[in-house]
Amino acid sequence: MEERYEAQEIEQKWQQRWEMSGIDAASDDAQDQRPKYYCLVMFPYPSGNLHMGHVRNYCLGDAVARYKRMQGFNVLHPIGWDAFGLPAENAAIKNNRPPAEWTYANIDQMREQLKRLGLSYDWSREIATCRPEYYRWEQWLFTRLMQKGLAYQSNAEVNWCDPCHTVLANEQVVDGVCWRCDTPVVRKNLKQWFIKITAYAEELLADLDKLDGWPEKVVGMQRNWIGKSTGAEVSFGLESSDETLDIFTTRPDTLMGVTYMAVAAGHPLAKKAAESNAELAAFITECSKMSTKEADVETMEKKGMPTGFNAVHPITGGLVPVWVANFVLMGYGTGAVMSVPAHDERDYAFAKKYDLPIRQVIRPTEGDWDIESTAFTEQGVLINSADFDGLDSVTAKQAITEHLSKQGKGSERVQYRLRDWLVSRQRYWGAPIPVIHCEDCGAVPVPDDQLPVELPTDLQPTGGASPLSQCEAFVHADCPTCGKPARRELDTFDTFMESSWYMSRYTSPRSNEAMLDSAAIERWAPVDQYIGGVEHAVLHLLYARFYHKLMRDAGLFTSEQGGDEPFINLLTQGMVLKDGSKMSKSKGNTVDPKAIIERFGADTARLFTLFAAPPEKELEWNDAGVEGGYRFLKRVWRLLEKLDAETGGDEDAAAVKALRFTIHTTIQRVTHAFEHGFAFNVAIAALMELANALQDFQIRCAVGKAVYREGVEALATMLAPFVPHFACEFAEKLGMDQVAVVAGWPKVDETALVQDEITLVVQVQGKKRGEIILAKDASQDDALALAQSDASIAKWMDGMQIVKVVLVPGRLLNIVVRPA
RNA sequence: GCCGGGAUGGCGGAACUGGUAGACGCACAGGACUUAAAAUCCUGAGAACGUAUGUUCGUGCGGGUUCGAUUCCCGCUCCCGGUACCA
Repeated sequence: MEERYEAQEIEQKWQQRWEMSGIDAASDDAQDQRPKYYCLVMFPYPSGNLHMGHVRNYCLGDAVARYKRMQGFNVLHPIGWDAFGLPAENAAIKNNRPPAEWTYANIDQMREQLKRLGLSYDWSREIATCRPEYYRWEQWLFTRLMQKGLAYQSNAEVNWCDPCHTVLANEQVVDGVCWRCDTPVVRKNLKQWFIKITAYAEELLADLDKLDGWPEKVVGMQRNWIGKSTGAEVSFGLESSDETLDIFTTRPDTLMGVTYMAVAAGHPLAKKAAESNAELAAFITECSKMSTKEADVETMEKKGMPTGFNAVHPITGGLVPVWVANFVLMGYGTGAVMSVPAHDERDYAFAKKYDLPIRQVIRPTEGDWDIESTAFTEQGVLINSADFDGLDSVTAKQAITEHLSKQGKGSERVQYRLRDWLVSRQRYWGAPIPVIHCEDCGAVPVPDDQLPVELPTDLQPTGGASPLSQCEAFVHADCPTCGKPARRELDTFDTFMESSWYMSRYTSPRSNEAMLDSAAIERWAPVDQYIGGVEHAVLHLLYARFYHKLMRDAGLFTSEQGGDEPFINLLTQGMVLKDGSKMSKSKGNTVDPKAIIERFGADTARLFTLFAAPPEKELEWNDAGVEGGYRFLKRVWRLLEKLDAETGGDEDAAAVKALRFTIHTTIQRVTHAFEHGFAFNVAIAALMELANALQDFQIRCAVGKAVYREGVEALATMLAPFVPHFACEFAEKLGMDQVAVVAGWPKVDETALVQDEITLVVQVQGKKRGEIILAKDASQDDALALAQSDASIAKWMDGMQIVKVVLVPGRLLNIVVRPA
């Protein structure tokens, strides 16, 4: 009788051994002949406590990393800390301690929690983004971008939260209020720092086609986010004025149907009109308060007011009124649109509401259209369009654009929805923006020899303005250009800056010579498998793609060395739910990983999170299910007992062969799961089936015992990526070479898959009527004869004539009959 | 609105490329062991009818293709995620 399965003891033992052996470190040895594999999980924000979402993420990554090591790859599997950010400042205010202290303490705590899970990270590469050795390179790159004109300062209308005293990114505004303090967000015009992601819009869009290892969903989301549309820019004149009113349209073919113009409330023309029109001024103020969020926007009533100005049609010279409309956005295109009610739903509704004319200029290619009842928004053939009559929409777009172009009144234009990345934050706990403001020289980048601009770590935030403004030692600096006393930039970077390049930094985490070591990039980049939550589908993953290209173009590596994209394959894991909803403190439905580990051990926690659902789907937490996982491990443990079985009995060739068949189909199935889509739930189910088969197997003879041993050894090995401590201990008890468990993966023995006899399902008229057992190479006629000799099958063919017989080798026989 | 994904037992989920629907697990029921409990083991189970061999129905709904459809095609319903009044 073997001793019980003692998870805590075993896990401690193996974690110590792994740490001593350094087995999880990635090798930078140029002599290492193994192919590389870079497996990355999204690094955590050090909130202090690991939650189930982290556990799921890291168990997935660890399974992949361990499997690849077993397959003979040199695996890079690093971890670190996304350590700047607001929660540290809020905690600092609450506890009256500097955020650095809180952050580093949390990192220590979370590192222990990760280690307790037995994750096979290369801890020698651990990074924390709040360390100057890290963010100095971000500052360095930023100054390069400034020189190239890719980083710039500009006035912009931004979301501002008063209590938090900072601008907010769009995604931090939820239904018009600040995500953190629920205060309504104000839109303010502020001078902010931007990085010109729009300059890379085309490449970011085009390279999406290369990402076939990404979920289509994420690619689609990014494509929409970039939002490319092609059309024309058209310059309308203004009555009795030299000025023009420029608009962008995707439908230049409908130009002759324009009956009015609409401008955004923030448009200069609207402002000008409001000067002499109090009613209009009030309307504009109302518009500026309106929500930018889609939910409200969807239901919002379309409203407008005439400005009193008239625009001059660029072709006909006719006059059309200019309106201010709440649905026109200043931030997209030119903040003004031409309105063609006959061919646009929104313009149609607006025209009906304000009784503006509707002029049809496109008709369907076939049939008629009643423009009195609805707009015709499809492409078609031009009518009422003078010289352009009879052209189809596609041709007309070109013809009209060309015509305008010749007169200097328009041109082809590509418009993106993507806007430049606002990277400045009025916060303390972030990487300082490396700029010195000089009265004479303006905004001057900090020279390389003065980098990093270190963030003082001993300041105490109070919730109002950044404490940096009170820190004289930080604020005062001499202008690098003219030497006169100047002031440092007080804003810090958006924390998405740090997370945009950490995957590259892991390849040479201690480099003090350069942001990246190009040789290390060549060795490791790009990431072969990236795993993380789908909530980062657009922002983080778009910024990281962008940053990768920026670093490439800054000469840190070439396309050949580092690729044009940072992540080849992406797995977006689903959320962990409890009682049907996301775990949260306020709902009181959280499950603490620590409690699970203490009760059942890390292996059970790992097993359950991988088994309960396919990785990309949501995982419903189920305490009973966790116990089921624990039971499974205990059951496997007891398989050891049977190794002492007596072997004096008769040989049972059929049972032995059947067991070998199960062993090798299991190897096939589990390997397949790792190579295609990481369906670990299915892989683990297959291992459970193998365990069940081993449990049911009666050892009688020496051959049986040998095959049984083959089975438990294969089981031990294949369990290793999922429940590594258990697998190692189990393998040790089996007397296996440990190398086999960390560096070997079982191979399928094709001969074990060959069966002499097969079971064939017999269908009559496509309905299952029985099964027959016959030799694997039996002919269709043999099979048919055997089926007909089976009374329970034959009765379905009584008085019938066989019309057709379909044999699917190894699977089924379908007999098609009809009344004789 | 648009884009993407989905709907399979009481539950989580399986099902290669069109070939036995419901693997594996959870929960449940019955039994064994035990003074008892825990632990463990065995057995059962999609639904309906039937004592039973069994028969019929069954993968959101309605059609179609096929010897055969959870799988492919057409038309819907509902759910989830994303999102842009995009000019």
